[in-house]
Amino acid sequence: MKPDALRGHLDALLLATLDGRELHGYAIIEALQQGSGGALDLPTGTVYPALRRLERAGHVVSDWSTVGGRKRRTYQLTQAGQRALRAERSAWREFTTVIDGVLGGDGKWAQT
Amino acid sequence: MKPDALRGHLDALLLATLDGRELHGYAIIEALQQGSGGALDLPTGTVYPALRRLERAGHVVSDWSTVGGRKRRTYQLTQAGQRALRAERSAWREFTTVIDGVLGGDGKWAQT
DNA sequence: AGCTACACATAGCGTCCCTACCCATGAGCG
DNA sequence: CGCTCATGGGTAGGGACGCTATGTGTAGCT
Repeated sequence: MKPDALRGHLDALLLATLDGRELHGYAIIEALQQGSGGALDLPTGTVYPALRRLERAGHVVSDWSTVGGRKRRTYQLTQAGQRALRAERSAWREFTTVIDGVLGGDGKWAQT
Repeated sequence: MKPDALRGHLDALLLATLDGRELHGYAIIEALQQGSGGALDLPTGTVYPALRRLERAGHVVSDWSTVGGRKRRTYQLTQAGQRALRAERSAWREFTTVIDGVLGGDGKWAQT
């Protein structure tokens, strides 16, 4: 899968990963790896800036904690973040519906 | 739908629109509008450069024709373009499967 | 002492779509 | 005739955003 395909959908992935639990950045990356069956292997340079964007946008808040001498920044969704997640999910559904339709939802090419 | 969501999937849309027929740029835009139920309204500044990219990549070829005194550039898929289209469709399926899995398309999250 | 895993972070780059324009022709209208 | 609109193609410049590469520091193992 070409990595650029994620453009515009990364926020949704991060919000969904944080839905119902709090995780630190590193754990988010691992959760996405597992949740995607290994298909998503996001580099830290992608995830950390994205989390800061989400924090700036008010969709997540972070808390520092120290575990085993290592500092972790743990993120959790805000109310606005949950709203954003719902919006992202709905936008995703609409998006896939539209693209599926154009790519041939009507069976015009279905069996080649 | 936020327009940026298309990023990385525009080529697939254009190739799919040209699948089995030849169209000129303007007609492609209209075909996408109709094929998407009005959801996709791509500006010419998006479509024309994209078509030139596809031509440079060898996925489409263009022919000039004159209809009613107006010059049209008509595009059609090449063999490589059809191959690319198949690849795009398969990449799209994989992509949606992965994202759906994370976003919880299967009801895993459905009722929180 | 050196290496690996954990954990966070920034800088710079390239891609790619968008906004905003520009050009040309033909038809309809005043 | 001159204006505007629809049709049709095109470029320029910018901004958003994910990626690559790199840097920092701790802990634990050998």
